[in-house]
Amino acid sequence: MSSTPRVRMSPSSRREQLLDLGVRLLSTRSLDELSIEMLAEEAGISRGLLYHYFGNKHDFHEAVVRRAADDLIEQTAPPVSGEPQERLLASMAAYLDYVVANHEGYLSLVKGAAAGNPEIRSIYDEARSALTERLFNEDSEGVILPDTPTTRLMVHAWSAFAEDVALAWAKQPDGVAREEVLAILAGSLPALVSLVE
Amino acid sequence: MSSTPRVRMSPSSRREQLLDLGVRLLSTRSLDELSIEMLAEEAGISRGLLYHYFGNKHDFHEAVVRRAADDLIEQTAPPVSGEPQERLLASMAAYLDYVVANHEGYLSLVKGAAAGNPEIRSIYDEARSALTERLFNEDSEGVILPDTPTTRLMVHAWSAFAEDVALAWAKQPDGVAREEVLAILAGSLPALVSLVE
DNA sequence: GCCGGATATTGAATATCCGTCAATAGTGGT
DNA sequence: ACCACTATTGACGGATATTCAATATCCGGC
Repeated sequence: MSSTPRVRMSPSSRREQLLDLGVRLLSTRSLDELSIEMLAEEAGISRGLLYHYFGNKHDFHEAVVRRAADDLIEQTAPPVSGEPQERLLASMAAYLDYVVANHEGYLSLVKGAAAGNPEIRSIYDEARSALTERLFNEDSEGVILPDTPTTRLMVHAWSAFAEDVALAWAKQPDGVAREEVLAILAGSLPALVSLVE
Repeated sequence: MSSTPRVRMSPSSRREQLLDLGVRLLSTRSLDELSIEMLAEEAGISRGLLYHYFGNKHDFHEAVVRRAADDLIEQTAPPVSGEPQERLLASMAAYLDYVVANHEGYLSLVKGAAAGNPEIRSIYDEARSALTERLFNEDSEGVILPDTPTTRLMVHAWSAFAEDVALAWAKQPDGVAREEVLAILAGSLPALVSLVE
């Protein structure tokens, strides 16, 4: 067909392009609907080039998910100093903003992780715990929660709750104000933890 | 090899066998790792027969997920009459028991839904809302919650919370007593809703 | 018992996608 | 303008999805 002559790019920007495209496509398709063929076609390259950059389909998927996870961690980890409650609120605000602004990328992360592959799932888990780990009293920092099996269980489940809230609101903001969502996100953790203390 | 001569079954029981097998296999594999070839081999039939019963791979996946969802709805919907709080507790107890006993099947449902396909995802969503829908004051029944966008958002996210709690505890019950888990499951909803009332 | 039609089941043929590799063509330096 | 380096291609081989005409099995009537 109208095959563009051939575009030669630097490895880094080519890699960047492919990862970006993968994240974008993964938000509207499921993992197994995202074929190498379609990706190559969409990127305007041959299939072979994709295998040059990423060993195989699975490795490419893993790279895409890691990409989305890194974006999330980077953009939502403001090491706010201040009162624990304020830091939690600021953290959730950054999280909510990210999910709203980067809806597609976050869906890629969630959907990719869902595909069940252990390695990919662990990327997702680590990204999510990066958002909550500082809530425990590891060193001297923001002392909020005791580190017990029960609170671990609660906090992990709470992050599932927060994710659902953020995703649902990002998709359908009608009828609920942003302030209300923030109040839910920041208030839910103390409310839940107080159940078992 | 030792190909069994050929077994002829009634359509309904054959269908049943294939769906059961699909649900079982899906608990150890992810969706795209569950090939038609393996399924046919495991069931002792030809690939062609699978296409006779389910049009294609995707439709088969959909049927398997729907199967798992129906199991869940059926086994956890005891129309308990009594106080709202008691009904909620009984409901969550049934839910927790189901997840623990039917760990594999429930994982099939979650993982299947995770694969991202819209139709399959909606099956999962409907199953989950079937567990919570009776909490709203639709007719005269268990009047607990007002039906507003905010509470809808909260309840939906709460079911994600409950799912995470149940799955995590089913996988790793160490350190947390069953009673405690039940208290969390049943107590979390009122605690969350009180945030916005 | 045994035939004969209905249909559950098969197996081979085709299409589509993954993954490989030697050949090709931009690009930057001299 | 050439050359070396390497990003990129296109054609090939294998695996898996999907189709369909042919076959084997069951069940009712005689």
